[in-house]
Amino acid sequence: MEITTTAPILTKGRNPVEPEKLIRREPVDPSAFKRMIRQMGLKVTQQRMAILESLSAGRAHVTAQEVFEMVNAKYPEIGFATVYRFLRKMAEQSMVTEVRMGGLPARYELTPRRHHDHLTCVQCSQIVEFESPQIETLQEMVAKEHNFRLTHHVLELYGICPRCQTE
Amino acid sequence: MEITTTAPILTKGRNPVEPEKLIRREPVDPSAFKRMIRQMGLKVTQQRMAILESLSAGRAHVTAQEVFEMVNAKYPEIGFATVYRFLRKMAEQSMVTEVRMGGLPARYELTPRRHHDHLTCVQCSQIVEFESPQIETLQEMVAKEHNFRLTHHVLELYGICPRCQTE
DNA sequence: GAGTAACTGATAACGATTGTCAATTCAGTT
DNA sequence: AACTGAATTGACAATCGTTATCAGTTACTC
Repeated sequence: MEITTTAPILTKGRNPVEPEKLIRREPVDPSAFKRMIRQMGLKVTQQRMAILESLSAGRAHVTAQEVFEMVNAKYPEIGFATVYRFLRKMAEQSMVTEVRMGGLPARYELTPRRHHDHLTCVQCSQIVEFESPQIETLQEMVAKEHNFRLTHHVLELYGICPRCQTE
Repeated sequence: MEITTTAPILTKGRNPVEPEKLIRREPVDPSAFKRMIRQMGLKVTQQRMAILESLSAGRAHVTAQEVFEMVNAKYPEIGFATVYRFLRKMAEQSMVTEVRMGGLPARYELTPRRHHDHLTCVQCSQIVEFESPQIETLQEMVAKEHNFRLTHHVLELYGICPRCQTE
């Protein structure tokens, strides 16, 4: 593979922004990405840097395909297998969080500092994040009751968002 | 329907069996199945009767493939497309409940009278059912806060079961 | 019992994801 | 800076679970 030809890999442009789901993560400098990758015990490659770049710049809850397209727009030489592989590796190490809704393709987000769950509109797919420490606590209690050691959980609420209700 | 002579294509599924998750549903007589099917606005066919029969006799949380294999053992003429189609139709009408864990094949159970969620062992796949009205209530509150009209939810807890912890 | 729409089985097609493998690149070592 | 082994890559094939297609069959209304 070759990413030779042009300029530094990190040409700092801006990415198209979705109307409502705005960028909401703090800017991350390249050395932070490198640290992340090394922390996972992996080699720092240009493709992985590019993937992290796109992932952190774009909106949250993207599919692997969407990540691939973002990356591919900037670096057409990068193949989708690389994107899938890296996402999987990161998911294994909890560097990204995988959210699966029904039979739809998995969506990923860089694991947020604060844990949260999702409230999804079944009509327009809008995703609202929420936190409920009370629910978390109850979950722990349920696990304890059955003598399970809890590793993680999936809580997805589905409904109709305010806007879709009026239509 | 015609009894063909050719052997059916059996794509052998090899999912781990839950040793302790035994039959736990009350016996259902055929006329009840017929009623169920008619209630969905569908025609009563031998295949659908066979599928319901297997579904209610076997253990809970089975994959479509497993349902197919159960049905197929008794009625080799029934194709898997029929099983998938009927399961989907029943899921649409909430006659069966679909549970998806990670990227694994969907698992089905006849919709239980009482709503419950699942606690799954990440090592041996054992599934424990639990109810938590308190969590349900909190979910309603979260939805209300965001002005969503809740349609359903997915709550899956993952952990390590007591037995796997000792190993 | 006839008519018709619903249903069926076989098979092809599908989309998401994973495996394969030769070629390339990274990251330590001279 | 060049050397080297192992990790990584891109292209593509393969696999998975699931769905669509379609000609032939069946259940239900009259």
